[in-house]
Amino acid sequence: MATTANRDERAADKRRQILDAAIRVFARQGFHSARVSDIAEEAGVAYGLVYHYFDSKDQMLNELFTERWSLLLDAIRQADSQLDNPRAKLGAAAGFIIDSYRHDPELMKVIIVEVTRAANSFGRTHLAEIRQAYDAIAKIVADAQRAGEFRTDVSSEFAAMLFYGAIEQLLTGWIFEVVPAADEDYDSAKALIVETICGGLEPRVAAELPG
Amino acid sequence: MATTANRDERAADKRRQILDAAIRVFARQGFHSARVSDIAEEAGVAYGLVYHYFDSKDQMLNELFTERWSLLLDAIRQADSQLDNPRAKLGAAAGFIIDSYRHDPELMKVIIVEVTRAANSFGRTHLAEIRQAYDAIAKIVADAQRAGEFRTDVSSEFAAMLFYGAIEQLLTGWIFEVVPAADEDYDSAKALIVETICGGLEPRVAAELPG
DNA sequence: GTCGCTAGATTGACTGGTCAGTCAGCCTGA
DNA sequence: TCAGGCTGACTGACCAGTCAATCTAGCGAC
Repeated sequence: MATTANRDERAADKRRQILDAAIRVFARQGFHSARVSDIAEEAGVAYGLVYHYFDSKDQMLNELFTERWSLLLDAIRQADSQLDNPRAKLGAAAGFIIDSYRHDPELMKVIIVEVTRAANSFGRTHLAEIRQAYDAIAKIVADAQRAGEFRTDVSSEFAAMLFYGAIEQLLTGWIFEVVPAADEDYDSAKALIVETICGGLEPRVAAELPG
Repeated sequence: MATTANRDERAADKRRQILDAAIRVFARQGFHSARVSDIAEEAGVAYGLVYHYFDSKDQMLNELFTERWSLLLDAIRQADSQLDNPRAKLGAAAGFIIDSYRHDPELMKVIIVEVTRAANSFGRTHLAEIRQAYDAIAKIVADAQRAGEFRTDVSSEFAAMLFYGAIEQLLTGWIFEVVPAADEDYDSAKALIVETICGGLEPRVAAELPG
């Protein structure tokens, strides 16, 4: 049963092991102050081996980001195609992001802090991918506008910005413990974020305010 | 009329000149890849003079941030105390931030990209100051909730996060040209951001949706 | 089964480039 | 005359990435 495939498999494991160590180190120290030697140590592996599996420190972060972000894009697009009203679609999108954080906070911290919010470094590199998420959200909004379910005086791109920005800020708040992050907070956040943003996007029914 | 004060004044000018050059260089290259020599060159000043006026490269960014952020905090608090309904208050806050960007895009780019969004570096250093902005917004929301003008099932801190996050994302979109930024966009953004977020925060008047 | 043989895995000392920050001394205006 | 503005060459620390050497697991030969 021992074959070359065996060797490949062990090699793939080592690669994963290094990548997982990188997640932990990047999450703990930030990409910039993470030394490659820290990653090697965290992975229990010699310094040079990191460069056997990866071309550079950057490549590791790029790979971590792209791997996860493509799941996110799939999730949004699937929500768009399989659900039938904008609230459910946006709720599924927000829910996926929030669940990603709940289940894998270190990876999501790295992705948000080091890529998505790092507009001058990796954010630039991955701008096209990040934009695809905005676009997918904007498409949901635009369709809802066409169906008369959302007001049309807010451009769909603008609405997508607000929606995505609100979610990202919320995760950032959790990551840096500015805002409480217990199990019940995640669930209520999912509901309230959709409620609030969609509430603002749906046609107003002229509720006169006091004053 | 020429006295020691004259000298002090010239010195203060030089200091400003260096700080202004730093804004331009940080905006153009980002803090990390901005070398102190770039700043000196941009300011038309010898390398060493930068260290005559500033302790470190970090100090320059800290000073730029704090100088502007305190204006922002004042503006939010003033809006809170001088206006009488939450829409106007939040509108003034959003308006101030948007106008800051309109009038001084380079400085605002630096503040947002290098501090506010840079959660692992300067964002950490200034977390307390940034938090004060969230808190000031949350206070506006909390007061409105107490007055029955905003729904109470969304916590005020949560709402503040959404509101601030939406604005910051919008500015980020402008900064990186993901979203159009012409004069009319600034004005409509002010109105729509308040309209959308407040719309979501005001009590719903049970508008039944189709489907 | 066991014995070399080889490709690929693994090691870690070393190098090269980059800059922030220092410092010894010059210049100038009061 | 001299305080303090101003100069720019220099240093020391840091670290990503290289590389030559070593190890090991699988493979065929016998």
